[in-house]
Amino acid sequence: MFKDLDPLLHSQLRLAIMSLLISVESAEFTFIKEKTRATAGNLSVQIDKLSTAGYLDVNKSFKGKMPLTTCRITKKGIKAFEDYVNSLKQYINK
Amino acid sequence: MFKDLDPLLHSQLRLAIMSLLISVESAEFTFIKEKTRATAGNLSVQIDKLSTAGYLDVNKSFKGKMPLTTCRITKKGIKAFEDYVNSLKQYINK
DNA sequence: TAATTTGGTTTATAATATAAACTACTTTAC
DNA sequence: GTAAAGTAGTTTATATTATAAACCAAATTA
Repeated sequence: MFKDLDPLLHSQLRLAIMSLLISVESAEFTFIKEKTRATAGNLSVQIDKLSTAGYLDVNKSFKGKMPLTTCRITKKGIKAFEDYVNSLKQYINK
Repeated sequence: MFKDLDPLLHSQLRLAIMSLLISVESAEFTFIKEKTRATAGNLSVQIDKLSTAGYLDVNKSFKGKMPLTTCRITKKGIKAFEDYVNSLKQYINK
């Protein structure tokens, strides 16, 4: 009846991160932070989880002299997001 | 940008419970248990939370000599579910 | 009458989310 | 040049949540 929802995506912040990244080529940590209004600490942890799962590629470099973290959704991430959305539809389409 | 998702509904089991109840007049504990494949303990706790929030009316009676718990979604619950679905759309419609 | 089943609730534990504290710098103000 | 404030994060401690295990009370079956 109800398909399981990927627990990694069934989290407001992680879902928002994925939702942002699915429609852009890549995004900076600070951009995601602004859009999601998450604290840096929370965002750092959640990005790390998505990255560990292979849903995101995270690139750490420098913009001038300041650290710059850039995120990009992976193929696996896109697939997981799409699967999640499809599963979710069972719950919300009466 | 991203509207907050009602944390009470943003839980796989509680969402499944609400999803079931929104399309029926009422449902028995055991019916919900079968459909959601939840353990009785977990289901008991989650129904209680939804009930405490005023999203569900829970009626305890007896069918013959066995206890019978029946659940019904409230107006408040329907509103909360609809709001949740609308908020969620921001996350899943690219 | 002893085991098993039904229909739950309570409670203990594992998992998760979050904020607070911290690190490592850079920029600005004095 | 050095103190204060800002930027861009990470780490860690704590609060919240989800879940399963243990339990209870009664009924049914062997």
